[in-house]
Amino acid sequence: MTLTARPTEATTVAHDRVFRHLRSRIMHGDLPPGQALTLRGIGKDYNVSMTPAREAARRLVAEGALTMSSSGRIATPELSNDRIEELAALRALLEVELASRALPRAHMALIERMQIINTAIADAVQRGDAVAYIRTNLEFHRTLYLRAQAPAMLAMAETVWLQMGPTMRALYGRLRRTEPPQFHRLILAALKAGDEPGLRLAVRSDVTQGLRMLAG
Amino acid sequence: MTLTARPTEATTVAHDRVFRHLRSRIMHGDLPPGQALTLRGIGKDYNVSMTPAREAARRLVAEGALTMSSSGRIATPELSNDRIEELAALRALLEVELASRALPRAHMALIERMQIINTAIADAVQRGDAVAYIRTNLEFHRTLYLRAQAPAMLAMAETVWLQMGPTMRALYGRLRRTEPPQFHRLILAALKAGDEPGLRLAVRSDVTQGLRMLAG
DNA sequence: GTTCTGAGATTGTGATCACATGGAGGTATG
DNA sequence: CATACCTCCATGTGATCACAATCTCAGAAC
Repeated sequence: MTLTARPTEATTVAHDRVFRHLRSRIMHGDLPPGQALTLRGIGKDYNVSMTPAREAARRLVAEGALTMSSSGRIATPELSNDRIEELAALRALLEVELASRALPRAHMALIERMQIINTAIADAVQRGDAVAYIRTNLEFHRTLYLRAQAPAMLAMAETVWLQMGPTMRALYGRLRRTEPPQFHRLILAALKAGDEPGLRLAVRSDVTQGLRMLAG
Repeated sequence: MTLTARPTEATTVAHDRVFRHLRSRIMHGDLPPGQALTLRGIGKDYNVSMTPAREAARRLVAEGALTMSSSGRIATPELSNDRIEELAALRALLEVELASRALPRAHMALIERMQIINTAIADAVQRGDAVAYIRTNLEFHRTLYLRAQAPAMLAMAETVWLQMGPTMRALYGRLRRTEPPQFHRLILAALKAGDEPGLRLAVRSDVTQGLRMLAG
C-alpha cells in the first residue's frame, strides 16, 4: 500500500490485484463459459485468504463478469442467444457513439497506432490464438474510444466486453477465422477521411459481425 | 444486475439485504453527494458485522454507486459537470433505445399504469418531496422499459440512475420544480399513437431536461 | 494568527474460525 | 438396471481479531 515508489503501479492491495487479474482473464476469454470458481481456489491461486478472493468475486459479480447461483456458487456466465444479441446491440449503441465522439480528435498518430494493433490482430488470427485475438481486438477498439473523452461510456462498453468474454472465446473456436476483421479496414478508412456516417456504419458492422456468424 | 430473487421470497443473506437497501437509498437520492460512509457504521445500521457491510460496499463501488478513495474510504460520488453531461448522454442513448423496443409491446393497460404513476409524481412535486419524486419518476421510466424485454440494457440504465442518484437530489433542490415533467405527457401521447420518432424525441427530451436546467 | 507536529482515535484490510448449506457419489432398494 | 436416499466433503457466510494506514484535532512554535 505504501510502496509509492513504483511510478506506474497503483494500489498493491491484495483484493484489487486479484480483481484486476481475474477481470482481465475473463474479459480476454481465458476462461470458458460456465467455468466454476471457488473462493478457496482463487485464494490459493493468488496466495491470499478467502477474504480478498471474496471481495474480488463480489466486484466481478456486480459487473456481470461472473454469475452467482442461489447458493452462492460462482461461475463465468453462459449466455443465452437472446442475451448475446442484446449485448451485441449494446455494443453497437455504445461503441458507435464512442467512435463518433472520438472522430474529431483522431489524428494521424492515433490511426497509425491502430494500424499497428491491426497487424497484431492478423498475427493472432494466423496463430489461431483466441486469447491474443480477443485482447488485441479490444485494444484496437479501446485505443479509439479513449479519444472520446467519455470515461463513463467507455466503462460501460468494457462491462459489455467483460460479460461477453467467455462466450467470445467459445465463438472464436466456432468461427475458424482465417482473416483479420474486414471492418477494421473500413473503420480506419473512415477515420482518415473524417467520414462520420461511414465510421458509424463500420463500427456497427464490426461489433455485430460475430453475432451474424452465430445466427447464420 | 441485482440477484434474481424469487418474487415472494426475501433473500436471507445479510450482505445482500444491506446491498439492496443501500442501493435503493442511493438511487433515490436519499444520500447527498460526497456523503462519507464507514464499514463499521453500515454494519451498525444493519446489525451485521463488517464483513457483509464490506461486501455490499464493494458491489456498490463496482456499480459506480459509491467511490473509493486511494485509502479505501467510501463515499457517494460528487459528479463533475462533465460527468453529469456524459451520464445524461448515456441515459439518452440507452433509454431511447429501451423505449423504442418497448413501444410495440406497450398496450393500454401499461399506459394507464404509467398515467397513474405520473399523478404520483405530481403529488411528490407538490409536496416538495425530492426522494419520492425521484423514486416515482424512475418507476415511470422503468415501467415502460420493462416491456422492452432487454434486461442487460435495463440494468445499464439503472446503473446510470444509480450513479446520478445523489446528484439528482441536489439538482432537485436547485430546480424548485412546481410541475410534473412536461415531457411525460408527450411520452404517453406518443405511446398511445404508436409514434416511434415522437417517442424517441420525447424520451430524449425528458432525460436531458434536468441537464438543460443545470446548464441554463 | 498561521503553520507544524504528534498522539490518539478511526478506519480499511486480511486471516482465521465455526457453522450451515448444498452437491457428489456411493449404497440400498425396487 | 434404474431410482431414491443418505453420508461426507466442499463451499459460501458472517463474526472477530490484529494490524497498519490515515485522519483529526489539540497544542506548541513561530
